[in-house]
Amino acid sequence: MSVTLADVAARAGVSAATVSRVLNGNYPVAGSTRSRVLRAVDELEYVVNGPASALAAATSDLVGVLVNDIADPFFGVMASAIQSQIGPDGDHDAEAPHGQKMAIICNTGGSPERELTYLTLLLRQRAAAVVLTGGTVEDPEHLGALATRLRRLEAGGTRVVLCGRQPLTAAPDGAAPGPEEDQGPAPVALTFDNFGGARRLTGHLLDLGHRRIGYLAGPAARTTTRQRLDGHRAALAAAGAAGGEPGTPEAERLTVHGGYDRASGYDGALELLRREPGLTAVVAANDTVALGACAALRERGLRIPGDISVAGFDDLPFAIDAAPALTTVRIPLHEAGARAGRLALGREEAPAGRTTTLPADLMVRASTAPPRP
Amino acid sequence: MSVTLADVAARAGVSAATVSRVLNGNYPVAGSTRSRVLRAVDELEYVVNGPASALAAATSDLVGVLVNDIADPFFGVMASAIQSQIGPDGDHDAEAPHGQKMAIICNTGGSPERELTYLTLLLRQRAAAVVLTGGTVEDPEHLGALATRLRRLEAGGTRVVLCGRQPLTAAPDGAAPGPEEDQGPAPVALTFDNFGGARRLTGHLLDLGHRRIGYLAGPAARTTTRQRLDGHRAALAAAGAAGGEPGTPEAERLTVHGGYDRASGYDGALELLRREPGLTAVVAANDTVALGACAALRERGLRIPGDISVAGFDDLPFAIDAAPALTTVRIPLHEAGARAGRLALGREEAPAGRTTTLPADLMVRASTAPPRP
DNA sequence: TTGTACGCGTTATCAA
DNA sequence: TTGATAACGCGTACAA
Repeated sequence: MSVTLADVAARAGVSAATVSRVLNGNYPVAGSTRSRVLRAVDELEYVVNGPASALAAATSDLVGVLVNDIADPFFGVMASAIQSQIGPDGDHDAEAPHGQKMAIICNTGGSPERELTYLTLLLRQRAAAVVLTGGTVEDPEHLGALATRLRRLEAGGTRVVLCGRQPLTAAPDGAAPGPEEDQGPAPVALTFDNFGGARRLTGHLLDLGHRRIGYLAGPAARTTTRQRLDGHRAALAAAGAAGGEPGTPEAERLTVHGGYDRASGYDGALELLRREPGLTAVVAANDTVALGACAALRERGLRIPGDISVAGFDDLPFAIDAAPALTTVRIPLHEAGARAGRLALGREEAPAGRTTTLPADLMVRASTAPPRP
Repeated sequence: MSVTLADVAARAGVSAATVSRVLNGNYPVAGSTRSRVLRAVDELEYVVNGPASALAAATSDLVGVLVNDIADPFFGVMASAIQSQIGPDGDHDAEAPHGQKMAIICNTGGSPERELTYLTLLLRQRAAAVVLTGGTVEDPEHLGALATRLRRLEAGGTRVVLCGRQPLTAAPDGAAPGPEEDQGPAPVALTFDNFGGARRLTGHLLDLGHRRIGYLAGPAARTTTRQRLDGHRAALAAAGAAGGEPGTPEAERLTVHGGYDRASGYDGALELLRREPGLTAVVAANDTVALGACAALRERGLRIPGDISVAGFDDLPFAIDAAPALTTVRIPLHEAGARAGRLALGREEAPAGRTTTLPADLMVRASTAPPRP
């Protein structure tokens, strides 16, 4: 049905092996035969059969990217950055016909099962690399299953990169997940300083004079959620403010868990207000939640930041255009994605210790101000 | 290195062919052997070799999705919806081990060359389907090359779906693009009523009493840009307002072309103000551009909508949280993506005429109001 | 520098 | 209902 290597070889008067060598550029080929082959390729409009070459070479041109939801700009920006490094015109030499990788984007919806399912699917595709983005569930059982899958992928030659996620060995209970077999080197990880960023953000509110601060946390038992919440409480504890001691009724009362979506922010803000009418500030798990909270507070007749301050996290593109411009913490999503992409291709050296933490910078804007006297 | 079909067959005491049949479920297999095979699969942790089966079956489990930029929520939302239909747990029967498709997301950056490059790459992968999202350049040469590539994909059994894009035969000059060969059926297309939406939006401003309305258009020569601009001007012309006649100096003066990004909105708004200080309203090509415009206008000391009205297009999630909430036109991005995904899998019947136009509804919010008397 | 020959792991055809 | 067996198209030792 379609043109094959053999057809090109016949047309160019060489063997199929030679055509393959020209196309892959891995072996020396005489200049004259090379151009003859390329002309034949052009004339026949030959297109390599990806599956066939993947089968023979035991590796494909596909890079898996796991995200919670590609519609969420947090992941969209990272995925875009990853893609910019692995796809055509990443910034390699122009028109190299070989080594054009493509990204398979996998929406896990934050579900551990789906995460595992997708990793199996990527194993099946003999993916060249896999990038796991964002935080994950802290369930030891899941972490164990995850580690097993990743080890298997790496055993098959798939590079694994964690982008915005802790290395698997850093389980909350300090124990290495999974059985204590020889696990080889841990996957390289790029993490965000969620703890530090959250601590500085809440510190900023404390500096402004706030003392009754509500927190809209993300889904419980997820790394990102916990790190941000821990940072928040560390700042409170250091200042001796309410809610700084985990486990105390006061801490529980000022914390509402929800999703990372706008509706959770809306509902959560109302709940916080019900629990503590004297609230002067609300810190949200991310920008999207913060905007939902703003909407709820405004509907309650509260002005931001006049009556109540609100802060987000991530500094997504829309944060600056919110009403008022959102005080938040900037995460280098693009840089992280780009580095993850290069690491996935082996085009960048893994950092010492195989883990790097990227900074999280406080962005003070207009949604925070001193509390009313 | 890894477990193969033959290994499973040996363990289960059957032939490789039988194992294949069990796994694909296409042929009748006795219940007892079936369970024996499945047990062997489990025990050996067998994972199908995707490339091998793609080679043998001459089609892969991959679906290509072309987007301008996955970091832009316009495309992120569509991609997410497409993905929800083709990936695991789309909404098929749970745990079907076969037919798990995966999406390859291709960032074209709006570049025609990259679009073609990616289509070639997808041809190489023997993709099961390809979804092209968003508008495209209206250059006849590009359209011709595009049509050729798509025809070739379809000839190879790849389903092609256009999502948010006109069918290729509807070239602006009315001529069918490409040579007049037998082109088979045109790809199925889902389009947005950009023209009608834009007409209603500008009509809304006219109804409010605005007469000097500036327009921040997207990149020239792109379908989406032109349709929205045409709709805008049609409304103006119908009302006898300034700038309604294309080609007139007045129309040119009140239109600024830029990108679909925030910076273009910022710069464009300032330029419009320079050209026409008496402006009472600005209509932007999309929500992102509108937010950039808002920022610029506010910095100029203008209040929205008190001093000047601003409107966007698309109704992306953040539009409602803008300052003030943005009047815009809602495009059913999610629905379009979901339908495109089902069409790509052949799980939904193609519409009569192979093209459907989805509605674009006016969303009046707080960023538009009557002009100052 | 080039050609030969075999293997990669599945699917599909044809018998049984 | 199941089993041989021949493709599928390319990469790569090995030989020349």
